[in-house]
Amino acid sequence: VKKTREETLQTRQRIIAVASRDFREKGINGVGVADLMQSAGLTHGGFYKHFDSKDALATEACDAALKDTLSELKQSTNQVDDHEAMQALVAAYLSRAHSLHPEQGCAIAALGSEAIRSDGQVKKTMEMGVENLLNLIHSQLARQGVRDAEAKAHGVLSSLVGGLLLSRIVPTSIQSKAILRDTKQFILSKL
Amino acid sequence: VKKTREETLQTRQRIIAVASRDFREKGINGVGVADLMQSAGLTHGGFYKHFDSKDALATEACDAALKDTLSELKQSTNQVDDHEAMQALVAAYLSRAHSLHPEQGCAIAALGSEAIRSDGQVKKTMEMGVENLLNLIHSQLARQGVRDAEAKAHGVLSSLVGGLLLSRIVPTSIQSKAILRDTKQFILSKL
DNA sequence: TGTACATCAGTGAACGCGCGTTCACTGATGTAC
DNA sequence: TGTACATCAGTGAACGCGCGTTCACTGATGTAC
Repeated sequence: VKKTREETLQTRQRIIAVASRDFREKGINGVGVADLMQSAGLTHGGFYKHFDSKDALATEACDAALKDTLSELKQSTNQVDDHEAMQALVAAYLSRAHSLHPEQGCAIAALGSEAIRSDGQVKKTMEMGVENLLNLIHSQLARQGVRDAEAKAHGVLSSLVGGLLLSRIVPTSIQSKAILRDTKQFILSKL
Repeated sequence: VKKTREETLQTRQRIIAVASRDFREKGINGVGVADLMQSAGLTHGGFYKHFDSKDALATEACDAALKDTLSELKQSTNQVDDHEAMQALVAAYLSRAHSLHPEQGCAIAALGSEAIRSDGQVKKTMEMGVENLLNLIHSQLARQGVRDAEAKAHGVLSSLVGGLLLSRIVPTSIQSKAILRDTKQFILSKL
């Protein structure tokens, strides 16, 4: 059943969107091609009409996820004055919503340890994601006149990623919220 | 070929040691029972004489890994004066060696995102590991007279885990070292 | 514009492989007398 | 202490299942005239 060129493109985008969400939620190894295709309203056989392999999809899905996160963080800084921008970014990243919804959040926190081991395009994509986030934070700090902005950006991103990860590991919501709150405060103190 | 009680115990410990290392290196999903048994010098069939399931082993392996890390960090603080203890702990955690050797390092950084999704004993073990590390950092900060030691401990551990993770993702050793150095500096400047 | 043919998105069965787990068996250890 | 039996760590084949991938087929779309 051949489809319109536009329909085909939409289907492809739909698969990527589903994968981007499900991979972050359950890990790349935790979701099968058949699962993804079913979630996208298709059968598994057609998968390879859109992607060369599961790994190729994983690459695109990670890329999409990282770009989403980057643009959301950018947006959070654009809505406030420069001197509040970093505060807004940190609050957005270390929000309770972000902690509760890995499937919509930062791929570095959701797939970081998996990405370290993967050895191909997925790894490269993650590297680029880290670099882009560092650049965003760096330029934002520089704009606010923070000294040693590049070095500080390293510290900020480390704290963000680690804080989000820990807030998801810890068993109670009390502890989770405390980690988010305290890590936010930690980052923003004496920037 | 039945073995001595002592030999049996040693074999069991050997399997845990191998698993603890290999799981951290390749992820729990990335290593098979047969692989582990071979690394331990055995055939796969005997595995279930020692453990109920792969998951049961994963739990013990994570527990062992976390305890190792905790005691190593404790040791790093014991070798210096109180006022240098936190600096020593941070330097030990964010060392180049730790970044290069996940298989011997902190299980939270190595298996964090996998642990968040696992739903049984492994998750519980990781929770306990986080709590123990937080307690260590907290008590150390308190001993040094740092104010809001518990809140600061949250920030410190977030930065440690995130910094280590990022240092492993980034592609060049230059960038990796920069992240380690800057995150160390970032943490210590906030205390 | 209409027609005939080639293309190709999607289907569903099937393949091949790896992995966690089970099982019958072996033979040295531990135990009961 | 010595002997007979039960236990059980370890072996290697086998099972069952899931998963990534392939393939023959379908029928609507796109294209060439």
